[in-house]
Amino acid sequence: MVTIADVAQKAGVSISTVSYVMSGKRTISQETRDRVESAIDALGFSPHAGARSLASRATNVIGLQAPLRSGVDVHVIMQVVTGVVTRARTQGYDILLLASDDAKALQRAARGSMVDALLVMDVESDDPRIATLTDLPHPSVLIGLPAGRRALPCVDFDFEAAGWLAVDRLVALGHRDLALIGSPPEVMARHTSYADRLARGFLAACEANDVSGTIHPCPSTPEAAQTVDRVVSEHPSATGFLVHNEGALPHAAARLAVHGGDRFDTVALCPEDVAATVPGLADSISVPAEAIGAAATDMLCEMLAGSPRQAVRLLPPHLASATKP
Amino acid sequence: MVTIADVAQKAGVSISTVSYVMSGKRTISQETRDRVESAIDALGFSPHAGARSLASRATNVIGLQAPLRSGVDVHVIMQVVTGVVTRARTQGYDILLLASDDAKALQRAARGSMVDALLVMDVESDDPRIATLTDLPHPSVLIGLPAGRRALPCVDFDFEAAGWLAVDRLVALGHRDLALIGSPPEVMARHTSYADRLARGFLAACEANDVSGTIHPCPSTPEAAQTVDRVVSEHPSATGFLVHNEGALPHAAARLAVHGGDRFDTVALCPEDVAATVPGLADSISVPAEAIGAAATDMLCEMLAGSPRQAVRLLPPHLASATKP
DNA sequence: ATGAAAGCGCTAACAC
DNA sequence: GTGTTAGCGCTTTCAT
Repeated sequence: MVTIADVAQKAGVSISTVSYVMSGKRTISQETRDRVESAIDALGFSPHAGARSLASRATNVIGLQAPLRSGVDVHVIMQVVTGVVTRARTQGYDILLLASDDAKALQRAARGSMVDALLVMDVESDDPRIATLTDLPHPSVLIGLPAGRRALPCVDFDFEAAGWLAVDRLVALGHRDLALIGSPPEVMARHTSYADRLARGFLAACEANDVSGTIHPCPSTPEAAQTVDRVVSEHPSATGFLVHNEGALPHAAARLAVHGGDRFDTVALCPEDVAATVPGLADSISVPAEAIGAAATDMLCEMLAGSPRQAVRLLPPHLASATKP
Repeated sequence: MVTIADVAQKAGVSISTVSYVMSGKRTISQETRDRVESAIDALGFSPHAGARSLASRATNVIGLQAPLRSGVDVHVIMQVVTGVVTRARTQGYDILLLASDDAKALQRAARGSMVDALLVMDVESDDPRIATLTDLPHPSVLIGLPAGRRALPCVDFDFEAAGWLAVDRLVALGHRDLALIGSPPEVMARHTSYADRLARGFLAACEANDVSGTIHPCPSTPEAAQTVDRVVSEHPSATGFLVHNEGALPHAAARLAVHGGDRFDTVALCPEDVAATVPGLADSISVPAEAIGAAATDMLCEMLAGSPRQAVRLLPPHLASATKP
């Protein structure tokens, strides 16, 4: 193993000089800096992460708790993780992927000085992890927006605005009776934050536009087709549809095309590349999952750099390309 | 911060005793062990990971390089990662998610003693990372099976056997003319290991069963339907289909149902839960993605524990439930 | 502009 | 069965 002492010897300087060349925390003559840098390259030296964290009390690692098992919205999760990992690296941080989704895992990582900060996805309103994070001296950011007392900084997509945007778009296309094909029943029943926020925006926008709107939970499986059948038969006047359910989307879209042909328009709420694989959409509103991960990471890095903390950041929705022929 | 010295003082023992209680590397009287353990709980002590790795030259972290951006087979990747993370934790390891897919990232993690070992997904035959890994003193395992000289231990699904199994099953259902709807053209053209292995097994099994079989690259998009149209028109006698393409699967299966109705049978090769979302399959052969991740992790942990290294491990295919009504 | 040296918190000899 | 202590490789005062 190559140590800082090897580098110092090879460059003919002291250990501390090598350290300062790396950190830039004190002025070094150009000549010395050059010698040290070439010694570093020549030896292929990388400072020992453990030694560094022991001495400096910083790990340059961010702990990430992502819902790996969730069957729902795999694409979204993957993209958020990608955004986090990529942005973290550009800021000089690595990502430790936490195995379990519980508060214990957060404590273990934090107390053991494995991480400088924590990023947590999929937090629910009364989640015990919130209290744990609040008690920890480490900065943390939630990806998502739990309802209730907001004790921690959050980054999420603005689902409420997305509801408005979808309604505005469908109304502009001439529809007066709209239906939201949404998350699976169990998610709706839990009053998951994003489902609720989307519903709120959707209904408010319907009212503001003076059109009618209904909301329908939908399984993320081929049974989505049956849900569509039911919605269509119970609401024969509905012609504008918003689908927010990655698993159900292909089945729902296909079924809506069968029922409505050109009379129907469907807007999907999902990552752009998921929408691209579904034919016949009027438009899609893209969930910028990778950007969310990046934004959360940025916020965390700013906190680590000592900025005053910003409470909530919601990324706005945008209409993306349509796939309708 | 709570240190081992705090624990030692509170328990009225020496620092080393605390250390030995944690590691179990020497016999401790039950009474002392109890006192130490309650001091640990009472103080909420977790040993400083950096200090530990500095002193013991082991991090208890495994570096994982996963193809996060790949649009293809997100479910498979997520499941493999889940398998890795979960199994690693049960073995006492944490996972550092490497940001870039290049050899430099591996070197950085290894040289900086951030990890004890490396797990790399999606390696190609002439991948420069293979040489890097070989040169490193750290143990490593590939998830996948690059063609060519096999310098490193590998864990993968037995795609060749899956080809045989699919053919046997379709032949048993009475089909004499089979078609494999496979990976996207660019993947096929690269002669990606798994696509080649599946093709080899498929063709060999067709020959052994004395039935005819053809192979067709297919985009992972709704255009899969056009591919199916073309295959059906060019091979009117084909009635048994094997689909290996997560993105194309729903579209291909639907289209095959339109063309062939009950005359056709379709076997999908994908994770079990993906197959469950597609109606009308004769059977599916499940890609045990989570098990692959777990197996690779086990192999790595065995190497870390000093076992002689095992070169290649291929998990066998199994028929899973059908969704055909 | 550079060096010397005191820790950071832990493990693992080496004592007894 | 338990204690003492010399490092592990680095950062960061304190000197010069």
